[in-house]
Amino acid sequence: MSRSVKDNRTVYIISGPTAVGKSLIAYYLAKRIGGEIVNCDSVQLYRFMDIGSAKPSEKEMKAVRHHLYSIVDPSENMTVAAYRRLALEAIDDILARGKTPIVCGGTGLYLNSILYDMDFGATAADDGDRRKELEDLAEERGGDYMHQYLQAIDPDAASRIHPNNTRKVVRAIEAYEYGRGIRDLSECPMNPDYDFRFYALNMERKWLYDRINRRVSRLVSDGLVDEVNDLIEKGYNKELPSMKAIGYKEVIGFLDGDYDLFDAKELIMKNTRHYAKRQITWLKRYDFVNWIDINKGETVGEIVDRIIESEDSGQI
RNA sequence: GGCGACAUAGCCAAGUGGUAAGGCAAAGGUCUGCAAAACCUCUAUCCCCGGUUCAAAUCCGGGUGUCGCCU
Repeated sequence: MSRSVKDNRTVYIISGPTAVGKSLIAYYLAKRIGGEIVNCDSVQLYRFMDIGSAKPSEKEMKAVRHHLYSIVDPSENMTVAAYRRLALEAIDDILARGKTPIVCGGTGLYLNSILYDMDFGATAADDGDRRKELEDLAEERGGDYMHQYLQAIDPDAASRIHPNNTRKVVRAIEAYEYGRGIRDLSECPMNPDYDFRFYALNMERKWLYDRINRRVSRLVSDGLVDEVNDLIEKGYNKELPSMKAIGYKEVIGFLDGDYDLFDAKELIMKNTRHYAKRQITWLKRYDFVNWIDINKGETVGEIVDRIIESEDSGQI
């Protein structure tokens, strides 16, 4: 079944390391092409976590429709499968209304779930009891033991997972017991439902790190500590995945008296830099991504121009 | 000016005769249900010159530098 020429299925993806300016560029792109933004950031998904995750401003949210921001409670355990469902729903909704979806964010795994036709139905969902059991077993017998066990039941998965990576070993065992073990992404086809225009923003490393450092200082002066305090008072504890986000875990450490605010800031900066590096590494694996190297002094308008003008080469 | 201590990677630091631990940072990487997570790889010839020795970062002499104390 071929789609008609008129049937527009274009989906923009604006990704890149944290603090390059994804949100702003996606916003201006949306204004230019009549688009709506779909969040692809694992932390901006959470409610009450606005400052630390650097969500777009109220004003921007009002001027352009933003989807999947502040939609989950911090006590919830998000998963890729759930994200995929929500994201695809939002994208289809936008397309149905004749608008252009602009996926914006830097959570690589979530990006994968949109880009590829991943079938999460075939592997075990997050089964709390069994997972706890396996985690306890790992605690007791050690990571190597678990890896050997995985080696015995699913040697293919075992060969791809480092023995020290207990978290992943446990997940692989879980998935195997459910039926179909963890697959390699290379076995997964691209999502055929959309015409992706995939852009990764980047800039000189030194400059990016500078921006990160400045951003962290700003988040703190904008009230990050109060935000974290409120979360704690609401009853969200530091064991929750949401509270392990960068900016939050470090402030919690400060509130617990583990170190002073200056050290907390330094820690946040360092962890954010590490994160940005991992994001860049992740994006490098896509050979179909269009890298947009931002030059110093370039305006947002000029960057958006470059994205729009790359129409021809932009398609995957 | 005198006395003493120290001098090992970008930073912290072990090693006191047999040919450079470790940590942090930086850099690179992995990735199908916690992903702002979890995990992996990786960086030196030991301040300079001379001596002793089969062998010196390690011992001796000189130089330079840093720190501390004293006058």
